[in-house]
Amino acid sequence: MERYNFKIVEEKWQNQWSKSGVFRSRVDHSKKKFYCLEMFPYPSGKIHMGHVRNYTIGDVLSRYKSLQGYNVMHPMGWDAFGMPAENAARENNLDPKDWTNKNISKMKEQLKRLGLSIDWDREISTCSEEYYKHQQFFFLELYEKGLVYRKENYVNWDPIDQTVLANEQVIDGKGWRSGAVVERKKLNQWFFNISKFSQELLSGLDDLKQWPNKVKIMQKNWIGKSFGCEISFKIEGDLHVKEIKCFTTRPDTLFGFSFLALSVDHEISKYFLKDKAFQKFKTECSKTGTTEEAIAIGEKIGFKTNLKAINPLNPSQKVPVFFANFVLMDYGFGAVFGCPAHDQRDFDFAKKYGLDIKTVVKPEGEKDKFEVKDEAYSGPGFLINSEFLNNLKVPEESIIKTIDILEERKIGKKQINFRLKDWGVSRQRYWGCPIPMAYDENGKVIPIPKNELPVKLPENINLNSKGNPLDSEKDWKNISINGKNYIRETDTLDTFVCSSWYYLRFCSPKNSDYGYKQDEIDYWMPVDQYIGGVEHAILHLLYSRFFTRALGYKNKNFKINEPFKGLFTQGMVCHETYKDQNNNWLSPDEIEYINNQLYKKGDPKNKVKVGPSESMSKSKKNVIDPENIINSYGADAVRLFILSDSPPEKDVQWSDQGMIASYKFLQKLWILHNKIRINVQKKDERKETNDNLKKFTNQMINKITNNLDGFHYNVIIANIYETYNFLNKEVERNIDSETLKNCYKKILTLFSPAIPHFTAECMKDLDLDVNVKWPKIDTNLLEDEKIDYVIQINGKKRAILNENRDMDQDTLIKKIKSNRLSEKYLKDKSINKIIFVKNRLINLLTNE
RNA sequence: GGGCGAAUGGCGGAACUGGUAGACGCGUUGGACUCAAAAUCCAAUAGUAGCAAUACUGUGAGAGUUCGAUUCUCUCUUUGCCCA
Repeated sequence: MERYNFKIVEEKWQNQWSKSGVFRSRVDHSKKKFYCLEMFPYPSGKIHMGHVRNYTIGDVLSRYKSLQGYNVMHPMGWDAFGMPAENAARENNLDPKDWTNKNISKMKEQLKRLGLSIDWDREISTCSEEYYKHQQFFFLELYEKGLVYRKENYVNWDPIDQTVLANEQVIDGKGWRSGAVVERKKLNQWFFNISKFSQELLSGLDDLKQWPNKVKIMQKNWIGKSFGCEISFKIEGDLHVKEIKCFTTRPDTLFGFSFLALSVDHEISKYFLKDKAFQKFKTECSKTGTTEEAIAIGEKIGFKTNLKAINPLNPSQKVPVFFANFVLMDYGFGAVFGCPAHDQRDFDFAKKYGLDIKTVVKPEGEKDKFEVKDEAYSGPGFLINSEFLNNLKVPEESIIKTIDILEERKIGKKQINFRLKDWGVSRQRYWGCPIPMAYDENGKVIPIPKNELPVKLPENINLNSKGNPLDSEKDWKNISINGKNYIRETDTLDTFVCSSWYYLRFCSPKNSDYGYKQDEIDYWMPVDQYIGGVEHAILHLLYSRFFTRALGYKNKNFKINEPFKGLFTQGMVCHETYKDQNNNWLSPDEIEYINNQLYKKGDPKNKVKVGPSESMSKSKKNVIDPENIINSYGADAVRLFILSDSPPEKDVQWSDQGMIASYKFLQKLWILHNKIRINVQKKDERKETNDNLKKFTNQMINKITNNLDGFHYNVIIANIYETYNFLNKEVERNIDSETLKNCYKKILTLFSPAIPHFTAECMKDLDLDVNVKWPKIDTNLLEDEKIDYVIQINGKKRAILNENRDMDQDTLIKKIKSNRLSEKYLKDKSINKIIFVKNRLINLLTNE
């Protein structure tokens, strides 16, 4: 017998699958469809272990669903626009397109070597004209529907990348890629009106039964619906300002009012433009980022005006009006009322500027004289010091009651506010989808006529110019439409736009006149199972949900609301981190063991410090290259390992020993296969039927099917090992060849989603029909006729009796009494109570 | 600060709607094979006591519900993620 040669076997089957086109998918109304999608990769040049895990999980599912008879679509493509290509191209003097396409072909080779059941005929790349042409078309359609607009807005400006960042791309006040401290800057930007769908996007979450709860909660918080009230404050002072509106979720604390805070961009700031002190203050404010986090952490500073605001519920009270850095123009009306006693931010501000702190809520059980001292109290309780509002329960009664009164007196009105803001999609970069717009000499916007699409990216451009390279492309920028001169929009679209509709494009990847074909998306959509990293829980998924709705807006033919019916978020692949004595990161192949101590390779004095296991990342060098691993152990072994060690939704630790164990297991399985083949072929000698094997196989079908359905893929690998252990013993016994062959065929089918090359080879070796179906469970065989009954005495397990199924209580007790158990535990005792669970256990409670 | 999770042997992890805790893998130990090693195979492997049968303890800590709790409830500790 030859050793199992994965190199030959895997290459052979990959070629065969590719030639026969088994993974090609077609619309077929006679079959139930299953659309399995994994988040498509960015073509960085190499696949990493995260991809291996993501795509293995998706592949197991796709293959399982195919075997169950579904018409499976399992496509793959490339999220191909974005900064890295532009940076790499600039550094190495290349064309971003060439760099990207080269990476794509390399990564495609690597993915193919994993043996994924992908329909490569549907491959798409977002940087191809064939793709972005339709995206520009959609952009114009959304523009026509009024879902796209342009406005001047403060943005997070990354001074190194010279581009605008979305709030979520700012981490700890720094750019997510460059690490530069983010500045505030005012720019004209294109926006998608995602906030128009705030309520729908929120309510839609309830229908997503197959989404992880945590993702739904994250989205819910992100959308941030709050219920509150709009209040008008009368203003006194020497300016022509009579009234300021503000939004609050806590109108019930109005009697604790002690200042009014305005955004520096509030419309009344126009009266202060000549004030140097105000200008200085405004510059100071622009140094704080625009994220909620930056504002929360940063110091709260204010600029006091001479204005006074009048408390609408208590007109004798007049409080100062400030400009403050923690108030943003796009929240509410750019104005908030401050109640220091019950909001920590207001509290800090009041302390700093010596403002009143009046307690108006007391916690339950406190006296009416309760006073807030060292920190604000924002919990529940009862209103105090609030005249006619006193004793209302906070927050259940107090807020609604106050709003009622405000409405009655025409001072305020009920309002719902969302935290979700419109999506700024302009990026000052070259390598993205051009925005199909232009401006005339007066700056008036005109859409590029649809028949002139695509607006192609210019080629051979100078990437070394400062800011957006497209700005310096005069020939490309200056255009004429109907004989009139225009200047093109030079911003390109955020790459999140590309990934917001790619799942539709997969349904009709070659359709040239529109982004999708109606009948094809009607068949394939929604995606039945979407699989990817939890890091996209908010943005990508929310944007996709929005885009689907935006396409369906004012479009009766478009029937989909939610693009992803099922969502699965897989964990990361982690590895220990290593540092040498000089605190330089070391990669796993730069270290070696000498006498159980870790040293830097070739440097026996340099002891290695082992750090915690973290997500594999280039910066920490704790990366294992999948290509090397596939070369050494083969795709099936890698798949087996990456599935085996942790539940797919949790992080998994890379382990060399675990990897080797998976490899060795396949070798053992091959030896077993050969034993089985010999037994199957010796048709004459083995006559005895073997119920053990039949029963075991049947139970395994049940287990593996359930575990697949529940995404417990690590348990499936354990089931595979269990099956091996059983078969390896059982094959030594007499099994008639027919039973063996039938059971083994089923077992190989059960194994095949995880280790497809190996099982295909085994089936071929036994001349089994390749067109197998997922085996059915024989419920008659599922239940053993003998059961292990747990015998408890006073709640403690004392024995296990293997007896017939469906035994009644009395018979079981008779058995116990005839057993030596009785002598030991029941002698001289009377049984007071019996708990009997059929086919499971009996618990005898005695006096004592 | 708020929200959502998690905590089980030396390690990763199993355990169906409350019913045999530790499946499966790694590691470790002992043995076989070998001149020897690697590889492979066999066996043991939660802790404590015991030659052993066995007994007791044990799923982060403490309480509660129950005949029975890893599973349900409450409090606490540690920890992860998201938001602030």
